[in-house]
Amino acid sequence: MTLADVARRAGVSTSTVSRALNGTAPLSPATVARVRRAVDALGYSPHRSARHLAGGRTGAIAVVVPDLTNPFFATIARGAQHRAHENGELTVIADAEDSPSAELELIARLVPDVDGVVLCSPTAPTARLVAALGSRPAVLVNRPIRGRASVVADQRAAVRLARDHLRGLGHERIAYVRGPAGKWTSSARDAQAGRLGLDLVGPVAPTFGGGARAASALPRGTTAVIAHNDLVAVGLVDALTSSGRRVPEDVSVVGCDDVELASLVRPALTTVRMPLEQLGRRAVDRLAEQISGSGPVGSAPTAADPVLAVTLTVRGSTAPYAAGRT
Amino acid sequence: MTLADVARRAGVSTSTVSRALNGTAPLSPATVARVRRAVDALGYSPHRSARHLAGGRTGAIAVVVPDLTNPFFATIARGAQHRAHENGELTVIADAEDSPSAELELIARLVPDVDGVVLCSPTAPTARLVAALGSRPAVLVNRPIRGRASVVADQRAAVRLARDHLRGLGHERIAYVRGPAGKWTSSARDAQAGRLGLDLVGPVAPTFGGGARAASALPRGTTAVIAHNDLVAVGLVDALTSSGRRVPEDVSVVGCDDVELASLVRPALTTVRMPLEQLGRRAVDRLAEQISGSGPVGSAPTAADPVLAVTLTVRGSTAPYAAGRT
DNA sequence: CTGAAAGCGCTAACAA
DNA sequence: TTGTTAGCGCTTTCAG
Repeated sequence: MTLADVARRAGVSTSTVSRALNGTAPLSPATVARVRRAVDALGYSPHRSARHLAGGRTGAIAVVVPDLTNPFFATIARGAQHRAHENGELTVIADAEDSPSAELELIARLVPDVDGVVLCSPTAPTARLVAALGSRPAVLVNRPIRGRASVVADQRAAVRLARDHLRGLGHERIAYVRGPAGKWTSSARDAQAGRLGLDLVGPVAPTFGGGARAASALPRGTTAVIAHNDLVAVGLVDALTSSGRRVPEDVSVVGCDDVELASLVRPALTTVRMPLEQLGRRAVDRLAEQISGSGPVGSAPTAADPVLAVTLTVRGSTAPYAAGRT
Repeated sequence: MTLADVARRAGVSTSTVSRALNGTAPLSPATVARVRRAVDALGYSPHRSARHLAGGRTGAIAVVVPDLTNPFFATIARGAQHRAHENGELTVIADAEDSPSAELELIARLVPDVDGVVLCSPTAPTARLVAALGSRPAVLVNRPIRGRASVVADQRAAVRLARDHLRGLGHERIAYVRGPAGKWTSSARDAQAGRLGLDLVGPVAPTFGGGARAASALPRGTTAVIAHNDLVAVGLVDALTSSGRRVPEDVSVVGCDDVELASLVRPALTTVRMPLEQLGRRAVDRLAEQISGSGPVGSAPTAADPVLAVTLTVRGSTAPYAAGRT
C-alpha cells in the first residue's frame, strides 16, 4: 500500500496525491476529493520513514520528562500525548531518570527523529539545553528559557492562593518550606513566598524526609505552613504528628501539586492543584505552531508564553486558627 | 554525515560500511577496523528513517502501558527504556490511558515504526491483541498469552509470602481481598489465595474506595488481611481505623506491589515488592532475542517465559496476633 | 571478501 | 492546477 497505489486508483500522479494529503499546493477540490476517496477506499497510510527521508515531517514529537515514575510528570506527558494524538502526530515519551546528562543524551538522540520536542522541567543547564535544541522546534514546560517557547503553571498564584486560604482561616504566623534551590518552580514559589512576607524555612529536599526536616525548623509561634510540594507536606505532617502536634488542630498544613497521595493520607491534604494535563496539551499546541509555523522557528516564539491558572483544593489538613479553643 | 562520507573516509564502498556496521556479511577484520575508525572519527550515526526505508531495522521499540500515571507501570517502562538504551535502541513509551481501544489503536500506530513491542498488562481482549500484533516481535508483561513471549512476576509467591508472614505472626483467620475479575494479576493472585485457604473477599475495584468497601465485608473473627494491591490496602486501613479498629494492634494488613505510597502512609504498609524495573529489562531482552532471532518470530517463543521473584517488605501494618494482649 | 547498482516510499523542484 | 523527474540515506541482490 503506497502512494503509487493511491495515485493509480485515483487516476492522478503521486505528487498530486502527496499534495492533496499535505495541502502543500493549491489543488482543485474535485481532485482532492477523488484522492481522499481513493485513500480511504484503500485504507492507505503514509510510510513515516519514507516521508521523513524525503525531507518531510516525521509526524512524531518527543516528550522528555525528568522522572517518569513521578505521576506529576507522567500526567503532563499524558496530556501532551493526548493532544498530539488528536493532531495525528505520534508521541515519543522518554524518561531522563533524573539525570541531566541522560536528559541531554535523550534529546540528542530523539531530535533527529521527531518534528519537535517538549521538555518538562528539564534539569540540564540552560546553555546545554539551548545547544542541544539548536533551532529545532521545542517547548519548555515549567522552566522558561529566554528566546524559547514555554508554558508554565502560575506559581505565584499557587502560593498566593494557599496564603489567602490560611489568612482567611485566621492564621497570621505562616511559614513557607522552600524547595531545592535551582529548580524554576522552587525559585518562582520561593520568591513569591518572600514577597508575601511568609517565614521562609529551608530549602529542603522535595521529599518526605525533607518535610520531616522542615518540621523541626519551623519558627516558634507558627500556626500554619505551606510546603513546596505535597510530598514535603506529608512528611511535615508526619513529623509534626509524631512530635505531638496535631494537624490541623494545632497547625494547618497546605501542600502543592495535588498529587494522588494528597487525597490518600490522613488528614487529607489541602493543596494547590496544577493543571497538569493542560500543561501538556498547551505545550503541544505551541509546538505545533512552531512546526507548521513560518520563519526561523525556535528563535522567535510566535505568541506570549501562557501562564496556566491553578486552583486550591481544600481538604482536612487546614482549619481555622483559634488560639485556646479546641 | 552519511554512509557515503564514512565510505570515502575509509576508502571502501558504502555497502562495505553497511555490512561492517550491521555484521551482515563476513568482512576482513582489517576492513571492519578501518570502517569503525572512520565512523567514530566522523562521529557518524546512521539515519534511522533511511535505514528503515531500505528494509532494515528501525532501531526502536515501543512500550505500551495501560496507565502511565501509575508509578507501577511507569517503573516497568523505565526499566525497559533503560535496557533498550543499553542495546542502542530507541524506546517509544506510550500511554493507553486505561482504554482497551486506545491501546489497540496505539499498537496499530506504533507497530509499523518499531522493531518490536513490549505490552505491559494489556487490557484489550486476547484475540484483538493477537490480531494487532500479527507476527511482529512482541513481549507481554504480566499477562501471558499462548504462543507469545511473556515475562511475569511470581504472583503465587506474592500471596504465599504474605500468608507465611502472617502465619508466622500467629494469625489464623486471614482474609484476602480480591482484585477486579478479568485482570491476569488478579486471577493469578486470587487463585493462589483460594488454594491457600484464605477467606476470599470481593472482588473490589483496585482503588482506595475498593479497600474501604472490602473493610465492611471482612468475615467475623478476621485478624489479618491481605489486599490485592497497596491502594486497596491503604483504603482498607483507613476504613478500619475510622470504624474504630486499630492497625496493626487489632488487625494486620498486607498490601501488594510496594508502591511509594506504602511507605508514606501511617502505619506504613507491609507489602510484597514486585521487581518492576527488572520486568521491563527482561521484557526487552526477550524482545531483542526475537528481533535478531532466527525463524518465524512471534509464533514460537525461543525460551521459557521467565517468572521473576518477589520479596516481602515488612513495615508497621502487621503485628503478632495476641488475643487479649495489647 | 568487496564493489556497483537498484530501489524502499515519499517530497520537491521543475516543467507544462 | 497537475505531471515528470530526481533524489533523501541506507540495505541488498548480483557480480566479481
